[in-house]
Amino acid sequence: MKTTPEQDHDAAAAGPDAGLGTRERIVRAASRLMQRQGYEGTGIKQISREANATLGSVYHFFPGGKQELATEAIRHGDREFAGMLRTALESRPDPAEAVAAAAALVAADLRASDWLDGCPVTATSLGAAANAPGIRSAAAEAFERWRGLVHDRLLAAGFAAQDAHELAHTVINTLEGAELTAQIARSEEPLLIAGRHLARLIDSYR
Amino acid sequence: MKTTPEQDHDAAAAGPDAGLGTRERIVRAASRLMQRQGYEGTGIKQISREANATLGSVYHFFPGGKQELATEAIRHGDREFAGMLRTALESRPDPAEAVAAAAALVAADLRASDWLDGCPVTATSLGAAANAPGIRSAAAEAFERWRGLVHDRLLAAGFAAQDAHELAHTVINTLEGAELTAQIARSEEPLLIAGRHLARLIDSYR
DNA sequence: ACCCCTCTAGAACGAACGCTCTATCTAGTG
DNA sequence: CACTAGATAGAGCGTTCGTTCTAGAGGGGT
Repeated sequence: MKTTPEQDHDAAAAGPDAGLGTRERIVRAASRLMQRQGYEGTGIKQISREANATLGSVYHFFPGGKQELATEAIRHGDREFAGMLRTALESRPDPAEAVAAAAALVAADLRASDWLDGCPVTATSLGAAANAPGIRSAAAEAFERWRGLVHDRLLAAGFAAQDAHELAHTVINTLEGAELTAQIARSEEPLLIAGRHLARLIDSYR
Repeated sequence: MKTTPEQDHDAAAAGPDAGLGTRERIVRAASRLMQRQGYEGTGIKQISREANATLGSVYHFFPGGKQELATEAIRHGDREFAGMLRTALESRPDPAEAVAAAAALVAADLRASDWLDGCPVTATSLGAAANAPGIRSAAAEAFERWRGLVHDRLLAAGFAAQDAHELAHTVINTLEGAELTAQIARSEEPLLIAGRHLARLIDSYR
C-alpha cells in the first residue's frame, strides 16, 4: 500500500507533510529534529515515527544510514534557508537594507518557533563534523551557497568583486552568530543589532 | 588512595592534567570532549576514562549527573575563552586593532587544534539547550561575560554607552559565527575577514 | 497467470547509554 | 585503636542506540 505520494492520504495524520512521498517526509522530519536536537541527539526511530514511516523505509531510502540521512537533512535545510535569504535580498532595492531585512526575518522566524529552530545546518553538523566528511562538506556547501547569494546581490549593486567576497563572508557569519546568541538568550535583539551593523558596514564600502 | 591533588602522582599518566584534583580533571575532560563532540555525543564513561577517574568519582562530585557536569564544563570553557579574550583586548592600545587581534588569535588556536576545538559553549549547549534550562543559562552567562569584556574595553576607549553595548553584541556574535564557518571550512579566512570588518565597523563610530 | 521490483513492516542483535548501587580504601580525629 | 566522612572502584540496572534481517504487500509488464 501507499506506494505513490498521491495515495498517501492518511500519512502523517496531523502533520503538515501529509500528502508527500515517504522519502520526502523522512528528510523533512530528520531536518526538523536534527535542527532542534542535533545529530547525536536525534534517533532514527524517532525520525521514522515522526515521519509516519517505518524503520524499513528509512533504510530502504537511505542505505547509508544515519550519516546519509543527516547529509540529506542538511541539504534540505540549505535549500530552505537559501529560499528565505533570496526572498529577503530581493525585497529591497538597496542591498544594505535588504541584509537588515533578512536579519529581521530570521529573528521573526526564530521567535515564532519559540526559539527552537536555530540554524538547521549548524546544529546538525556540529558534533558529527569531525567523524563524517560527507556531513561536513554538505554543511560547507550550504554556507558557500548562502554567501554566493549575498555576493551576487552585492555585485549586482555595483560593489567591487573583492569587497563583495569579503562582505558576503561577514554577512553570513554574523547572521549565524547572532542567530545562535538570539536563540540562547531568547531575544531578537542580537539579530536586529546585527542587521543594523551589517547595513552600516556595507554602506561604508560605497 | 589519591585523595589530595598533590599525591596524584600517577593520575592521567600522559595527560597534561596530571597533578590536578580529580574533580578538576573531570571538568576539563568533559569540557574538551563536549567541545568536540557535543553534549549528546559525549558519554559519561568516556569522560571518566579520559579524566583517569572512575564512574563513582564522577557521580560523587556531580550528583546532578550529566547535566550538572555539562553546566560546569560550559563554565570552564567560559573562563578559558574569557581569559584569552581579555589578553587579546589588552594587547593593543587601539580597541579596533585589539578586536582584530582577538580574531587572529582565535583563528590560530583553531588551526592549531586541527580544526577540532570550536567554541566550547556552542557545541555543548546546542542540542540540550531546549531541555535543560541550567545548561542554557550557563551558556547565556558566558556570552554575556564576553560581551561585557568588549563593552568595557570600548567604554574605556571613550565610546558612547549605547554604541559600546551594540558593538559588543556584534563583535562576539561575528567572532562566533566566523569561528563556526572557519571550523567547517577548515580555513582561517572567515575569522581574518571578520577581524578586519569588525575593526572597520568600530572605527566608523569614532 | 506469472514474475519482479519497489516499498513497507517490525522483530531482533550487540553495543552503548545514563545512572544506581554496594563495597573498599584513605586520611583525619578522638 | 576504633570511628567517620570523603573519595574511589566497578558490576549491573533498564533503556535506547544504529543497524540488519526476513517477510510480505502492491502494481506493472509480459
